[in-house]
Amino acid sequence: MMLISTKGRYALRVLIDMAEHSGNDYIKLKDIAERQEISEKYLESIVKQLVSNKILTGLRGKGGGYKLAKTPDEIVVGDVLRLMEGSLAPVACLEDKPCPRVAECRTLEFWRGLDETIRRYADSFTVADLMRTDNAGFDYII
Amino acid sequence: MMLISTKGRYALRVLIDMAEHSGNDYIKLKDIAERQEISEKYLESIVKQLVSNKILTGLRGKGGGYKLAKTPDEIVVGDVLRLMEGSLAPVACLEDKPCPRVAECRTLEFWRGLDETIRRYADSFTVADLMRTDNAGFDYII
DNA sequence: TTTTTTCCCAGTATATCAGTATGTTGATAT
DNA sequence: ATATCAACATACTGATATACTGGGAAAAAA
Repeated sequence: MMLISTKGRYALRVLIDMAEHSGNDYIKLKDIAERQEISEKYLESIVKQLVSNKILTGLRGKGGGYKLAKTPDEIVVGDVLRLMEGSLAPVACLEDKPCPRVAECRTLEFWRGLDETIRRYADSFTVADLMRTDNAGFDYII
Repeated sequence: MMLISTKGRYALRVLIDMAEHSGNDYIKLKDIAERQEISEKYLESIVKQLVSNKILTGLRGKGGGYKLAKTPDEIVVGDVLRLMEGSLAPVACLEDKPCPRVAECRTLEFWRGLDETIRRYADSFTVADLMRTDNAGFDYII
């Protein structure tokens, strides 16, 4: 199993791409799709969620496209991933299925800790951090 | 998506159950299945992998069952989860698909850091740690 | 040799992922 | 007005994985 699907990964790549190519103009999805080598049609479904969650704004027609609704340093990676994946919970028993064995469960605290660890890591980066090319700043928490 | 499926979760519960009920005898899967309220048939497939990886030993026939092949403090949770899940990699591009955009990828280091964070957490616990009932010791790394 | 319990192989329903296809709405330029 | 451009909307599809179930064979003990 995998925690993060293409939706989350592509969403981040789109946001970074837009941040790197941001002027005053709207950016066409077609251009992003070409640069990132991702199907434009598939990106539509991803970008749609980013728009409805006020991370991007869209404009139709000629000269239209998408624009960041926030500055890159205001976009928290954890927020983007939770939005795209629905949740970053590493196990089902932390969300959809509150299992009935909670009282006797020896593993629950372990999962809570894992969840918290992931959350802290993902929330400690913004899109601005990901734009860095020198690969510094990614020292995970010791 | 979810990082850990029932295979990983059930495997841990089986190991903790066995550690808590361990004497000199082999423990029947039927008993574990009843205590844990998990289908015995499904547990078979899980336990099979634990046996072939020397975490458990099995014995057939009357008086048979399963036994821990190591002491609980020798069984690292991360090892069990990696075994059952195949991998704990949070994204596909860290394993099956070494993506061709590595050189230009702005997100790769972020994923590496997440992977490492998860690995460190999971490897910092043993089955013996999970047996504790006081819920202490699960302070995730600050 | 019968019972017990692990071991082995195969199949199945459901869901999710990753993507495609077809069209509609709205903004701008001519 | 109307043609064009690009976002927006809906529906569908193939592949894969999860979470099981079922039937039986092998081995160990009574």
